[in-house]
Amino acid sequence: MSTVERPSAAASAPLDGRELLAWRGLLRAHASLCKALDAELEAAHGLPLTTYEVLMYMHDAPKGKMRMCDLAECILLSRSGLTRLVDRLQRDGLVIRQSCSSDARGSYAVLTEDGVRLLEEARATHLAGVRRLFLEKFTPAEQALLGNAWERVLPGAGSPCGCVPPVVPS
Amino acid sequence: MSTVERPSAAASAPLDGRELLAWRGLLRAHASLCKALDAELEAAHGLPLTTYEVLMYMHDAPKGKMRMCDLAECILLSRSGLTRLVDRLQRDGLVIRQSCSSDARGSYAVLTEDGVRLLEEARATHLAGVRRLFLEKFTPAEQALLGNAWERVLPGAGSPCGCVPPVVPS
DNA sequence: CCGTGGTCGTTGTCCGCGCAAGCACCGCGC
DNA sequence: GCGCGGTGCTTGCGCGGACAACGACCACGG
Repeated sequence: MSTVERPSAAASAPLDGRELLAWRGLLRAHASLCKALDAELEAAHGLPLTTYEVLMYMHDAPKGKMRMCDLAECILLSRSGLTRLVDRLQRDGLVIRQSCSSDARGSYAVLTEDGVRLLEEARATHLAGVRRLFLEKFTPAEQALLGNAWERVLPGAGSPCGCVPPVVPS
Repeated sequence: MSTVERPSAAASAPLDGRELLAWRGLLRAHASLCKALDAELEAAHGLPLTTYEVLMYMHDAPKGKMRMCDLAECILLSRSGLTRLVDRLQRDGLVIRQSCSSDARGSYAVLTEDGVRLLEEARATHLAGVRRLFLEKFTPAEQALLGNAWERVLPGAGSPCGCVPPVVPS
């Protein structure tokens, strides 16, 4: 007791060394990994990381196409941000837009053949990077612990992407 | 053997579920935490997260002042980015610039009284947020494991900030 | 049938950041 | 003393992203 255990005091007390390492480490590790992976991808295929993520989610989606809003949600981008990003991808011939037959408001972004090809090249680079810089530092058991940790932190994002549309495909 | 165990194939094989949770969880947890903490800080004190970080490092530094380049390194920002950020802080009266007596090229950013006051208010909010959204999800032992994990990932950033200048004060 | 509220995608606008270039200055060698 | 490469900070510029506003559209209820 004595000086500790008052909740308000404890809540605003400075972080101790262990807490600091856990928290700042997260920030620094994220920054370091993103920067390194982005640079790798850019150097090897002229592809920024965000672009890669878009292509990847599309490639993993049923017919290589996704609704704009789902895509935005998956890659943690605003809808407007996604609009411009897809503009760039379309300009570069990696995707095309396709209007949605069941909802005239909506659009699909669809991978082109060039998009698929570029993604498949880049995927090897990126996966190797993720493994080399991150996953390889941990045993499978530790990876599972990390995954478990994130589920505690995240609001409800248990699924890798809440956007898998349960809709009927064409 | 059969389809597995070839290193190159393994390196570019898709991530399995455990790996995916560990990796995407990191990305999503970081995004989620930063967004939430930034919103909290902005709502409570009109202070963006990056600004808070600058003020915090300065406050923790010997006389509430830090060299610009050290500061940039600490908060993971380019030097030019820091110049503008400190411009904004100076405009808002939270810091002032002070020329460095021992090196006429250099500048210190120094916390003003307003800056100290605002930081100390914001610090409670921020620390409470970090604890509530992140640290409280883990036991101390788990926090230590996380800290250990980051040290494996980070290149050489063992110290929380490599910028503590061993220089003489005044 | 016609509102009405909500959603999807796009656009205008602003902001923050990185990169490259520039300027002032340090430290060294001559 | 002078020049020379390196460093610290700032500036010009472009990019990528967020927010708010907008038009088109859906779904639902009178």
